[in-house]
Amino acid sequence: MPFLARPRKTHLLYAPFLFSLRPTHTRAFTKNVISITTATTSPEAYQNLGFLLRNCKTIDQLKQIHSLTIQKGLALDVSVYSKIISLCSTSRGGDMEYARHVFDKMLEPNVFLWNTMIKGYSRINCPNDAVSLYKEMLEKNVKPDNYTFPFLLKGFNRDISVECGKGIHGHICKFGFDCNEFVQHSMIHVYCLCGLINMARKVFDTSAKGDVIIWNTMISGHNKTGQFQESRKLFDEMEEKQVLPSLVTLVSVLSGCSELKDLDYGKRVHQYVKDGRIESNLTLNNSLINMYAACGQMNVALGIFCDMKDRDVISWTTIIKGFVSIGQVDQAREYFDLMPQRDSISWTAMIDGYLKMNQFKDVLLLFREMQAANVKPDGFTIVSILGACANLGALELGEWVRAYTEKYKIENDVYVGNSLINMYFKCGEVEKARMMFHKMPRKDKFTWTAMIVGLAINGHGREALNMFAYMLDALETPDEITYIGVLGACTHSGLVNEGRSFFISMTTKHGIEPNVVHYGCMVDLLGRAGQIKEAYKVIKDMPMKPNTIVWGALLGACRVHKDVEMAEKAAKQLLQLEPENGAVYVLLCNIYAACKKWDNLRDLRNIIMQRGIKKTPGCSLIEINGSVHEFVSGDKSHPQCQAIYLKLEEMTEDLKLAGYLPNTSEVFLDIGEEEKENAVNRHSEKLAIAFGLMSSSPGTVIRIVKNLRMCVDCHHVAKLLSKIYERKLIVRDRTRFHHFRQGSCSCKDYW
DNA sequence: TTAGGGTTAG
Repeated sequence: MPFLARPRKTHLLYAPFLFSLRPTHTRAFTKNVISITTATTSPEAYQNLGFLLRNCKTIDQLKQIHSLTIQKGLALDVSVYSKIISLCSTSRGGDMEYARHVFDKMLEPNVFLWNTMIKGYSRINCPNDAVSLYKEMLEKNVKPDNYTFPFLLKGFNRDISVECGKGIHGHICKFGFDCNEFVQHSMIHVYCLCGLINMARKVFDTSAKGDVIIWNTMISGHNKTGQFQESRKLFDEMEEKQVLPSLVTLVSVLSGCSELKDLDYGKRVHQYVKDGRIESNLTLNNSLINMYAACGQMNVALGIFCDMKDRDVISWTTIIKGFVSIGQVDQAREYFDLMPQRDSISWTAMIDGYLKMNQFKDVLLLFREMQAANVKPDGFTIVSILGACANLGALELGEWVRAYTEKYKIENDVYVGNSLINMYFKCGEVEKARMMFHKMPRKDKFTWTAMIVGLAINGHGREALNMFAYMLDALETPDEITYIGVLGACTHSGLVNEGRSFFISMTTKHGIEPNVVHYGCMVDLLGRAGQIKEAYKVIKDMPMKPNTIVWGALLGACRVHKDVEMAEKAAKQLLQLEPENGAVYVLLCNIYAACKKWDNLRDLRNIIMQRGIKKTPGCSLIEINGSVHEFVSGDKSHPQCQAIYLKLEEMTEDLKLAGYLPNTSEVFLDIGEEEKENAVNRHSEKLAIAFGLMSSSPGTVIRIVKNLRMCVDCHHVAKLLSKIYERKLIVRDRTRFHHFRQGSCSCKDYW
């Protein structure tokens, strides 16, 4: 600041400073500045200084006056220091370093100044500095007053609340401020921050509760910890005590209603607006839309949306989310296309809609549009995209997404990490999933569960169970889905006794009552191990009505172990639940064919024809150079169709040279043997393999995702091909992975 | 003190 070096030319150097003042102040300021520059330490100079300080509006003005007083050797009194410190601490462009500098020059700052400094640190979100200053204050025997604690606690974040919250509470009691309403309010805020909701509630319950803000804080605290019922109870209590809720109260309570999908209560809150007791604004209207949308009342939500004077991007996104939640993704898209502007949240809401409806290709298409629109994806978007990659088995794209998050420094939190683990497993990349897991700085229940499930479906049952043991060591609590993974690990590796004992311990050790899916796992476990009667007994004894998963598991076991009698029982039950389920007929046909029950097969085929039952077409996906190609059985729609069929012929020749005989035992069409061979030969996974072989360089892994179970013939062919062409083939079918290498499969032919 | 988005199975 050159003017400090040349004080005599003050009138010129101060020019920019003077221009920044409002016109009404200009004359007085000019006069006073000049009088300071000309006078010495006369009483008049001090008077002028007081005037200047009272009227200065910005930190810059203040600093200039301060430097001037130093120049002139004016001794400052406490009121001047106070003015400097409070302006630096509390104004918008404040300067805490400057405030601290001045503060440290003071011999015995009073409690007001300590408080002001603490308030300043809280305002700039430096709670650690505020706490050290508070400690310093105590060391210098300055007693805190009723302002100290609210100022101190206002700036607390979660970390420091956990670290010092309780200690500060002790001080509050010691200094006798535990009954001060403002202090109580701050305490509730801090306890809510660190999740100690019961402590917050204790403070709240002893407070006078006269002010609506304290109610709002408590309701918001309950919301943050997911205790929405408690929020509603408090709202009831407010009505009883005739405390008029504010707009904020209604927004918070509505948020709870949305979570609980409690339409009746939501309507009661809405009544406050309808009766004119609370005047609505944009936020409240958005909350109302969200509540009605969450409760599936899209017509009401749209009614409010249409009546609103102003709508923002949140209003639009809430409508989109509403349609997505009731599965009307096309309606959601209509509104999405109409939006005047979209941010990353709106894009993600729409992308997520496609993901929830299993429209994975639309997910990727919309993601490309999002990039073309120059909207930067964030962690939430990445999670959705990785979900689509996982479902499509699109490893290349998944890898690209990972590189993208690293390059653009998208927050790589536990959600993104979990999604990456899941994506790698669903693409059969076990090693990369493991690496991801070890790299994650924070792991949660979902991380462990993703590992257990992923290892299990990829055939590493033992490792999955070890992972479960580590999870318990890490004091992470398993949930019902973790146990589905654990039981699946036992099933896929044939660990029957372990499975039985886990089924018992999930209740005895973790209080998780098995649901219908867990019973399905047990039926699968026992059935695949050949204990079909025991499996049937599980179904008979289970406390709920068995569903299609349970009977389907039994039917699958009957196929593996060729148990016609039990298969018929299971199929009958399945068809009662889902008369149009083509897969059941197919499986039963497979079993009749495999057991050479030709009469039964013929009868069943007739029934299929009469009822017009359609089989779900087999469909295989393969990703080549970042594009996903889809094949159905006998597909001729691919642009490179001719070359694919040529490759298929070449493949068949090579297979026959290696001693391959087609296995048509699972073909139940009423056609000749040659046609059966033809049909088997055109299964979707064989077309995908042929395409993979011709489109990728030697030695690369071929990955395929199939919607149905692999047939015996395709499984056999894949094993042979892995040896003939020295290629690793990974096929993900409906329930598990097959890693084909050197002529054998990771499933040990047990699927 | 307030409104819109994400992870595990079948």
